[in-house]
Amino acid sequence: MIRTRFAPSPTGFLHVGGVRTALFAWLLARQNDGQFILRIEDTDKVREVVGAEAHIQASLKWVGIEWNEGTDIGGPHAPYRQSERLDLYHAWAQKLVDSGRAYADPYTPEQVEGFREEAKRAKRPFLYRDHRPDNPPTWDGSQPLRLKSEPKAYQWHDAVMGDLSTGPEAIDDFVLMKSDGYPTYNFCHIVDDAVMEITHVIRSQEFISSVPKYLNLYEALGVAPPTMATLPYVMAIDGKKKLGKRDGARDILDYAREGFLPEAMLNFLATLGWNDGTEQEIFTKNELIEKFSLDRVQRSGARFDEQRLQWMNGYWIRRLDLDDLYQRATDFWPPTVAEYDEDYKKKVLGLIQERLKFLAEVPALTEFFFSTPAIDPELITTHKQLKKCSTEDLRQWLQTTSTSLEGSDFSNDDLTTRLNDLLETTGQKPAVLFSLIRIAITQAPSSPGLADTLAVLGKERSLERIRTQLAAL
RNA sequence: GGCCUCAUCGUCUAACGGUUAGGACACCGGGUUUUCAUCCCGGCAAUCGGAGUUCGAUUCUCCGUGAGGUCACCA
Repeated sequence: MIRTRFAPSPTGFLHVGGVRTALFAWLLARQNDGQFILRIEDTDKVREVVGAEAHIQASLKWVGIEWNEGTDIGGPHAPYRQSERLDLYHAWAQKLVDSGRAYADPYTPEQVEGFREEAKRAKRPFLYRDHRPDNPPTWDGSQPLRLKSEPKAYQWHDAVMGDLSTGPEAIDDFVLMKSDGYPTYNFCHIVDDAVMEITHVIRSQEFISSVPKYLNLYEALGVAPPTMATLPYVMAIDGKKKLGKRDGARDILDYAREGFLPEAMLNFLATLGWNDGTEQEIFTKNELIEKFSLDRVQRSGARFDEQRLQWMNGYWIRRLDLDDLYQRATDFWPPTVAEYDEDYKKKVLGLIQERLKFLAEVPALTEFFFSTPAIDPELITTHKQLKKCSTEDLRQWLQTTSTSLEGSDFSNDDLTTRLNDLLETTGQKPAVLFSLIRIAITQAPSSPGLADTLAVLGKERSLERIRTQLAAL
């Protein structure tokens, strides 16, 4: 039975890097009919942000990651919030004290800081165990509790990175329990992973140099370590560093708000650092569950490329049927749509579906369907064909168009026929005549096809806009 | 500074030790009776450097170089 977990600290929002870590852990569990646990690591009360836990849950749910056990739904190992499990950590800590594998730290923070600076000056790595006290005081919970480490070389297998190894210098007496009574991450995640029977620990690269310390602790605890899987970083958009909130990493829910589809985000995140060995780029959720494997996860960092995300999102939008797209676009309409019915809005949406990269583009792309656009003379004066035409000609062509369209029933077929006939009547190329009509109708640099646009807009408004354009020439 | 990890087109990536080093995004060009987009066709573009092993290295080994991470009473 495979059990994986995602264990964020509630210190803010989740960005794509965090969600991808959760995704890979979730995929592994799902494909093996295992369980995925959401545990909240709230042991740093200073950095904790109110509402972050709910925000994290909403983020995971948005991309479609569901958990089998967690703070909101409970489970066999509840509670899943570490601040509610302090007794457990204390008991395990006491066991280490009793077995002589942990001791109270007698130094003040300032003294430890002094050691650290000393090491830095000497250009040596800081090792607390170089200052390990001979006769530490009895631990009463008010001092930090440290592991009495047993430095040695380690080699272990990482499901992504392969065989890894370090020397004894990577092992130190790290803090297990803080003086405020809370455990450190380094300690309590080990306890929880053991108690919660986690089989695969999947996390990002910054922890790789801590793994030897964890292995040392597992030994002291007499617990078999889980399978380790280290994911490469998601790199910042325009940098070589890992993606972080400082360099512009955005809340994953920002993408939801801009109208990115969860299917696209899931697809994008999964293929950022993983592929199935074929040339397939598009994966559904079920395909990912079926095909994902840790040994095909990339070892080097992958840059977060928003252009690729946009392309993928456009692809997924185009795949939606119109009713589905309509549902999803509900919150993205411009305010002027209130007076229009569902049927009309769906027609409009159908015309722009293939040009949408994300749903927040809907207002800009559909504005002229819902309100009368103001005349923009520059559309003609800067048009590469139209600017060469005389005003007299432009008026005449529009007048002819108007006359013809007055006889139309504004069905798509009839409009298409009439537009083609107008090319002959006026003796103009489509690039000239259609551009002119299109500008009169939309006052926009680009728009859906002309006949389609006219048909949706309807006779009355179309003719009105041609008259307005005529008057402005 | 010690330790650890990584290294293929601009970006995401593929390639039992044998391929004209493939695909996708982006970009450029062409086509689909206007524009934008879609779709189709085409183009540009990469194995960090040096040794070694081998008949043959993107692939294995070593040494460089570069990048990143870590060395918290943060996770």
